Amino acid sequence: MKWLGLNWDEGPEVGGPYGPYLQSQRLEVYTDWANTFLKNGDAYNCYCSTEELERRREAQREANQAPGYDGKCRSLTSAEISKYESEGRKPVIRMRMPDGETRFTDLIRGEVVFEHKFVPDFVLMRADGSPLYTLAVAVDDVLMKVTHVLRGEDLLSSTPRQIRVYQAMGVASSDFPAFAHLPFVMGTDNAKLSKRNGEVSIAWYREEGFLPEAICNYLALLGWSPGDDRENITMEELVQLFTIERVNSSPARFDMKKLEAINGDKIRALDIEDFLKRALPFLIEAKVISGLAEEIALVKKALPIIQERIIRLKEVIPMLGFLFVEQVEFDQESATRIGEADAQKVVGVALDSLEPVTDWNHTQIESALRGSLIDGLGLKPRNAFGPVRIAVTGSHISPPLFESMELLGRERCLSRLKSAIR
RNA sequence: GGCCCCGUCGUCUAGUGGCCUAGGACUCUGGCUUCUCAAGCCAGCUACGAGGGUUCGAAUCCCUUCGGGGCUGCCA
Repeated sequence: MKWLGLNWDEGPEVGGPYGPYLQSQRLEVYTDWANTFLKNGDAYNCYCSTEELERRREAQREANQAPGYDGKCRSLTSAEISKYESEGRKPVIRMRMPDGETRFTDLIRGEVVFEHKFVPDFVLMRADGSPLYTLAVAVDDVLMKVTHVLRGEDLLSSTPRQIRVYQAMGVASSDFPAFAHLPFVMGTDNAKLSKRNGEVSIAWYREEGFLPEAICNYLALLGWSPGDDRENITMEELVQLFTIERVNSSPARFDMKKLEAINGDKIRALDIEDFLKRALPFLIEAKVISGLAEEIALVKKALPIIQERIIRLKEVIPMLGFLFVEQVEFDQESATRIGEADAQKVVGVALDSLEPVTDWNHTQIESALRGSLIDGLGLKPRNAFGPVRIAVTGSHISPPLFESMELLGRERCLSRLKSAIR
């Protein structure tokens, strides 16, 4: 979250007036409230064993009834209780759902109603005395004065239980937090995005070279839109423009292509200093450079010519690699091409025309090559510069040739042309 | 099974009764430009799940239906 630029202004690490913020440090609070509910009759001890519950649920299913706690222990006599106790049973604390219904307004779905006959009594405390999520979140909401509960739509149906706890705590409905249940982000195969489905580890995105602001921008657009046609949105604008009300209620599908498009846009929008700062770790990590000042200076000069050519930061590695190797290695296709007779001839002529060039800049290089290859040999630019590109950069795909040659330097260019000739 | 949520181009979306013969973006296809690859520019393909209503008029309101998803735990 920090890497994404997402911060919280209250909670673990930063503190705040309603701590402690770690659930493990609040166990006593939950226990106290559970006991209060017990005392007030909002909750009761349930002695049913897991096996018994399982059996009854199964029976309900077979009878085609809604499975759920049947309320067996709702009103136990003291005789029954002591019987269970003498058997050594440890009770869980279960919340009593009264008759009626729970009605609330979800900020993005509107009014939602749940009839309580479909909301069985639920467990607040395990037999070992540890609290359940349902208890803990609700208690924390109230005690920490939470104003908005924004979460995945899978929690929608647990909201009545949460509200039940608020009520048992004596909170007026006007003081309940506002609820908004966000739609899921699905993978391309129509299943909820998860560990087994798609690249969900945020570390993967960082290693690939996605910019945090690009990810935030893209994610914001999944299920939300500013209302007009703008899509390239900065973090600041996002904070400014975002409203829960404009969040869509339907699930969205994750689209890597769109993320890449946005990432490319964000990369192109970087100023060189910033671009350099972000690209360097990739080059160092890949051992393209070791981090020397002169290497960094060369990278900085090279960045402008590759900025609009990469989608992910990681691509600076193959793009700039040719600048930092003693000798280029040809990939298969390039090796084949450079070996052809025509190509060999081109390289030879190029070398001859380049040798007299002493003022080694891309303008001079270009005019020398155009003079010898285009005018001299009558070649099409494509056929003329292709072999030179391969000889110099090692690949038929590279940054702009003349600029690349300028950056590489005269000596290295000439020697690479020489060694390309068989 | 029951309850709940959701349903506009392939994808993300705009759209809240007439401005919609449905707009934008990404993808895809074709073209221009061009030293490769990109970027940029232009053009094109493609959508209101279906069926009924309501209305002078519906993507927008109502009903039904189909489809997708979630929940149905001493998980969160």
